[in-house]
Amino acid sequence: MKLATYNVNGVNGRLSVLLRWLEEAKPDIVCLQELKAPQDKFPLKAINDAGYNAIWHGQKQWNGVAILSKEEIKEIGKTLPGDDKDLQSRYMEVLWKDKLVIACLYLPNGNPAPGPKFDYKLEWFKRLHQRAKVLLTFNVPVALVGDFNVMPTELDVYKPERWVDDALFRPEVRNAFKKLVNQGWTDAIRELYPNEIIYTFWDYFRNAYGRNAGLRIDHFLLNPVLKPKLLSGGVDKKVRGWEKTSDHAPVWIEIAM
DNA sequence: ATGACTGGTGTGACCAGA
Repeated sequence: MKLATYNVNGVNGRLSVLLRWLEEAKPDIVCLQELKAPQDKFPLKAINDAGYNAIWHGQKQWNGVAILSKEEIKEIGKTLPGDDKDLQSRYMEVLWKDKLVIACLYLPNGNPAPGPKFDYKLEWFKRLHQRAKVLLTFNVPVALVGDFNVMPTELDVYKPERWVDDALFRPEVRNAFKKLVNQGWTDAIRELYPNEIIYTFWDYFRNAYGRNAGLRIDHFLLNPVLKPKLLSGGVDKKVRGWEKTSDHAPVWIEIAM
């Protein structure tokens, strides 16, 4: 089974790229982030015609997450528990074929730091820690999937020294990611490639993709039940080179189930 | 050090992204 994540940066503006990639990569499940579309503007017909069911949580203008699946998915929830006043669409959970729990998340960017946006990011992280701890009590495979907006280590940044004060790389954020992983999660791509430089995002500015000036911020965290089922994974880097593309590339893993 | 792109909104330059 192939599970993928893709920050599309606008699901409608990106529809032709998304459909082309779905056709080529044939993932079984896809977690999408940054739909940038309200709930009623999700392109459901085109997604259905491509052979996928979908559950999504839209929002006007910004954010928005979705999970696409060739097979049956059931909604568990569409919000990250812990703050009823948080109305940003950044989180959802589904159950796939009654045997795999998938959380699709879009962690806040947090810039500029310090400031209220950075505080929101750290608060969101705390709530994710709490929810992840609950998910670890489930005796079934669980995956936390999406755009974490965190480069976990220096290996995940083209020039670490330029990012030390950035909300995606500040010590508080790297520590929050490490604390989450230390609950008992496995960073699947890093598990498969312990020492390789792997990026999932390249800025639109400064020919970042051409220079391979990238970041690794899209991740799969696997619980201990799912970890032994991990077979392979990678980044569909070429998609970042397509016309009208997102600034992220799709990332995927193969799981034995 | 700075700015450069891009999508969405809405029809002006903004906001936000990372």
